[in-house]
Amino acid sequence: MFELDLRSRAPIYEQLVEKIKELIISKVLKPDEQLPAVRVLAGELTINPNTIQKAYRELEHQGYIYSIPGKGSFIRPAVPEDNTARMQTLENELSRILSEMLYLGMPPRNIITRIKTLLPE
Amino acid sequence: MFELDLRSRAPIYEQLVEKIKELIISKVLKPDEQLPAVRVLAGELTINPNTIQKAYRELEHQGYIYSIPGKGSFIRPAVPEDNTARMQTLENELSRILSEMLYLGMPPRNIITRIKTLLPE
DNA sequence: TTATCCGTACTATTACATATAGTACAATCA
DNA sequence: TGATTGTACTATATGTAATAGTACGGATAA
Repeated sequence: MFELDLRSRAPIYEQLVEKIKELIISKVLKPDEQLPAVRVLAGELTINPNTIQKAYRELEHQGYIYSIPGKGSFIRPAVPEDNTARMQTLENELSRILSEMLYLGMPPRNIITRIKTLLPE
Repeated sequence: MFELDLRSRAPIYEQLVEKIKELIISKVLKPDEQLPAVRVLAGELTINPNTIQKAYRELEHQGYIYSIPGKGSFIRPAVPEDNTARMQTLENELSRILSEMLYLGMPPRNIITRIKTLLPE
């Protein structure tokens, strides 16, 4: 279900958080769908259950999943309540990326064109 | 000259790399301009010279500055030669950010409009 | 030449985050 | 009940970050 790069400098739990977020955002994982149990996923990926739990805890804290003891962990249907802070962070990252693309010599028109291919409609 | 967040989870040398890159990209630091000596900057920021050197080494490796023993460290005038790898990384980050903005409910037209305000012309 | 400043390269040490291993407990459900 | 779930906790090993200190060669001005 997930692929990890154990040689990466990025922590395993952080890679897991990003991977799962991508699957939620791209709607591969659907609302209220159950995630693998921490012990199961740990077995599949041959890593420690504590590492999985740390990733799930982080995802729950960020509002992407919810966990119920005795039942399991599930995709949170609704978007996290307060988006403003997260959206501001994204805009800052976006600004930084665009600045660097310009610095590296990519023409503004090409940037716009490239972005439109990444958006619907 | 620089501001650091010692309480941040991000390593000091990494914060330094990002700060200086921003100053280069935004052209606050101009080509061939001399950066503070490792010992001087370490003194100003009250951190260890080794940490500054690690940041400078990374910036040189990424092609943003060049260092000459006995003279100093300077802003590299030209853009790093091979941009393709860096550009690919930026496009991947961009794609991820756009996906998340969409997921959080920002309309595509608003995204385009917002981006155009961040680009020249 | 000498003194000084520059980047650079080491070693050693401390502190912290990551990841693992193991145990335990309460809630859920067949 | 028994099995599975999330959760919490301790302990340990490992790697990275950061510090402290020392040292060397190149560049430059006195």
